[in-house]
Amino acid sequence: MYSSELIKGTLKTIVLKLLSENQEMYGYEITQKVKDLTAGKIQITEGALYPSLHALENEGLLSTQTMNIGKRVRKYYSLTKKGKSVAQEKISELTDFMNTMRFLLDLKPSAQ
Amino acid sequence: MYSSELIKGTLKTIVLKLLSENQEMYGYEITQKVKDLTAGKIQITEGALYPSLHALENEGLLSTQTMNIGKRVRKYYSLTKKGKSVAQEKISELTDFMNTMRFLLDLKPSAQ
DNA sequence: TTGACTTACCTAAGTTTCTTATGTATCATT
DNA sequence: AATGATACATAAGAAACTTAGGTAAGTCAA
Repeated sequence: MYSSELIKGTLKTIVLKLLSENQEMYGYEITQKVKDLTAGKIQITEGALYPSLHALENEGLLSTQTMNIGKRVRKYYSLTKKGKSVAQEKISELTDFMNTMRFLLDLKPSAQ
Repeated sequence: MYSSELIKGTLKTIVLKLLSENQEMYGYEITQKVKDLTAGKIQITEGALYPSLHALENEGLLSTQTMNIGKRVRKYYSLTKKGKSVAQEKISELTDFMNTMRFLLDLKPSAQ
């Protein structure tokens, strides 16, 4: 597990990325998918995810569809048109940021 | 400029990395160095940096040395022994995290 | 010489975003 | 029948910033 500060700020982008590859997903599925894909190194808590999903919906980036599975309810999220475009922006911003950070971290000692 | 959420959580590691390459630096110098190295894409504000430097000092990772430049005072920070070891840990954790994030962001659509 | 900008330190209130804790309920397995 | 997984949700508190402000010295052009 990474220390939690690192993950801060990347959650919404991760969600948007997953939804841009999967058409529709429900909350719990997202937590499991991220856990699987990262071999448990990134674990999204429900306390962080659900409020974040609601915020993305309020911003008009996600739409929801409720499905009944037996007697339980599942809430599927998918990207709106606006969500698709914002997703691409956020993904390239984060990719760019990762490259910048990698550059910083790879610096060699300066001559002094 | 990257949206500020992204930078959250990476500040201390950036500081530790710069100090592990430069022996000693003062606060303002750190802000300028990061700005230069990232072509202005990452700009550390003083409101974020100074409290962070104080925290690192309180944790025993940094030591300070005050220098008089004319009538002004400059506060140089350098890594303690503990700071050097923590710096290496934080740097490799962040590098690892970047690789994991890159993997997530590079995922192709799953077959459905 | 004064006004604007840069250098250089600092703190504090407010915001955002998460963690931690809790609640509810269904379903599967032992 | 109990445990663990599935699946949703909220709310109080913590952490790490942003924004805004304060102080003061040095530099440079008009």
